[in-house]
Amino acid sequence: MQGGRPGVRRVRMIDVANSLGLSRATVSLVMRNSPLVSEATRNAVLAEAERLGYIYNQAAANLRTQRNDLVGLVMPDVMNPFVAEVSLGVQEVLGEVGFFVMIANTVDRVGLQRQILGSLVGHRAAGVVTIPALTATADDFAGLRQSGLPTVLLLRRIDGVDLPFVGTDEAAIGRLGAEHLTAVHGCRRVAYFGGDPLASPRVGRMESFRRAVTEAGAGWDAAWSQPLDATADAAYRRAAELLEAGPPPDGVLCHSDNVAYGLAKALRLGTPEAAPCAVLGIDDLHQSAMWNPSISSIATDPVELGRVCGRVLLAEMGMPAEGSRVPPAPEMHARASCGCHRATRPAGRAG
Amino acid sequence: MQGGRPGVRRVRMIDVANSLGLSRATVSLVMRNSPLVSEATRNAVLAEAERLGYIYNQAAANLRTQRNDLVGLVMPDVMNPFVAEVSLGVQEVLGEVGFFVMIANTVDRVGLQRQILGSLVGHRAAGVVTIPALTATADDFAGLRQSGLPTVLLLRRIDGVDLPFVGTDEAAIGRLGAEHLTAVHGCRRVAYFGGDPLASPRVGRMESFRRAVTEAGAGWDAAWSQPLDATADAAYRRAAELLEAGPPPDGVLCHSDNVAYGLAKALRLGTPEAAPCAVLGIDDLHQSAMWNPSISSIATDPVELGRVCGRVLLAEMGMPAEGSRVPPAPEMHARASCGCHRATRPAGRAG
DNA sequence: CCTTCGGTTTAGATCGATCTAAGTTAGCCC
DNA sequence: GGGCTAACTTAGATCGATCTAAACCGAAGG
Repeated sequence: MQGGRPGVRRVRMIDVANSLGLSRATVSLVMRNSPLVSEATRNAVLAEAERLGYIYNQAAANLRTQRNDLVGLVMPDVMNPFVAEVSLGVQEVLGEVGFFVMIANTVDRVGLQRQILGSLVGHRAAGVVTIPALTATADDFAGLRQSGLPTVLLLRRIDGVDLPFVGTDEAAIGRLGAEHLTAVHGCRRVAYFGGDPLASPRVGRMESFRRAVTEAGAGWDAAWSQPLDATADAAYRRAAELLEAGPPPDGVLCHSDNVAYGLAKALRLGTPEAAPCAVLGIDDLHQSAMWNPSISSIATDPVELGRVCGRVLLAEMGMPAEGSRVPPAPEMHARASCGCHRATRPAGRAG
Repeated sequence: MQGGRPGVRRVRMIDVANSLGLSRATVSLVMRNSPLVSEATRNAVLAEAERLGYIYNQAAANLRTQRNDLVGLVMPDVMNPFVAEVSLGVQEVLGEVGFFVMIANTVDRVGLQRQILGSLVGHRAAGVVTIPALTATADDFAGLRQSGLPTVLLLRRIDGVDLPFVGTDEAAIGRLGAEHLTAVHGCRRVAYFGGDPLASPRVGRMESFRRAVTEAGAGWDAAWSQPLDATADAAYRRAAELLEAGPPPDGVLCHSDNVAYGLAKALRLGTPEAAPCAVLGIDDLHQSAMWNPSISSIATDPVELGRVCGRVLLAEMGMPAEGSRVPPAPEMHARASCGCHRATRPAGRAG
């Protein structure tokens, strides 16, 4: 709630108009590229505006027109490469039709999220795409709902909030992972490793994974399937701890590639060559192919996911939106960490 | 340039006022928590506002007060974890004094950057922090300069633009890298690997690195020091290519950790055990410690860098800013990739 | 009883744009 | 010359708030 420049008086439309003996309305028409003004006037106005250093005040225009071109993308973690890439898709679709997408970072704190959403409502933004903070509840979205601000929930569901939702196909991810581990690698005992218990994707994925894996006759390792922060570091420490206690399951679906990185490091640390463990990540970050061993991962095209999200928001705003509104299907990208490809020269297999 | 809700008529301050037989001014005072209104009126107003579903219009207020709480953080790549973390620091410092920081993504395209900066000026933002797009020139900032919008340049310098600048200490980074490779590891032939030729940090780092390394009596490998996209993939391909042609230098300072990842993968691929190569990254991303081999890296605390940047912007806006306005000094974080620590069990040394 | 005073409240102008409906031209045709 | 049209241009209200300066009001003071 600060700002504003000191110094010389700002120049307004009326200054340009007076300076030319025209009315504000005419200058306004020029600024908006209306075909109603003659070429001569248009040029004169543009030249004079330039000369006076006039800067169009979009904020004032927005107030009058009751319109806004700002769309807020509210997310808990800009550092997560997956969501960062999703933002590209959102921006692509919305930018195309003239919206201005800006990202606000909640750092996964509900208080901050609340404040940001409130600010967006107060500024009369055109729309909001949000990945809710982990501990968010329906209450946190009550204000949003009431304000009528077009909103799309991304990636994380919230109980009791019936806003449109766009996310990855968790059931398919679980099934893909299960099938790959059991059918391709013949795993006999598996786990779902990592992920915050509050994260809605975890629930869906783990459930379908566990069902599919059980149907395939594999055992479930409950100890390895406890929830956990979705960071590489937390995964590393937990895995190291569990490895002390005994051999790992022979197949693990990790909550994210980040988690897989931590697990891969722990496995490298001390697993006897005799107990190989097939590791699968989720998200397929760019780096996963660079990793040693390269990380097998279940990918959902993040940019396309973002585009879908953008289109759903457009629809929500009552605008035409061409293209699919169904999130892309996940795909298995098999590499070395599950044992599909040999690891590169000097290092051994994944586990 | 769209948006606006359909449905019932919006409720304004005057509606709340009329409904209570008060004036707009009084309601306005309540909304701004002025001590001028009596407790009784305040409560009545708040209750009535709640009842009518009134939502304060910050945009209208901003127009009248000529103030704004929006600060734009304009960056070329939200997916880069280093800059993402810098944004945390900026947000921390500015959020503390009531500013609302939002991030806009230029995807390193000057056209888009121009458009975004223009939009920020047009919306009368309170200030801007920007990491210029790679190909940006002074022209791209002419409008910004003229508008008087308080601006800070982050990480990348632009010739001919005298806006305040905050960035890492490139000379120190070059020196640290040189010293580590020559004095600690006794490297005899080194290179600076990767980085776009247009990126201003590359120039500063490489220059000081080369000077220090030459003074220490080590040779310079020009072929390995050619510029290159700062991605892991580009680094991998280039390194693989160069390795075909002959042995690598025995010490390499990489433009970033991402570049180091690519190089590490290439080295794993085919280096004969006989030709070890010490690899150093820059930025020390969180993942670098997880890598195999763990990546040695020269770190500048990104969050603190962001804080410094926020403080410089505050000063630029004529506001008090407590705390340092000098970027933190870089530090060497030695791990396995340069040979400082043994790599973890199964794999061999870095190269 | 009138004045003064501090605590509240308010009318009217204002921020910088857009919109509506009406006004001004010039040109053309009969 | 008058009427009509097409092409521009404009005055005044408006968006939803804040600001200034003045008004109101009950109590205390003279």
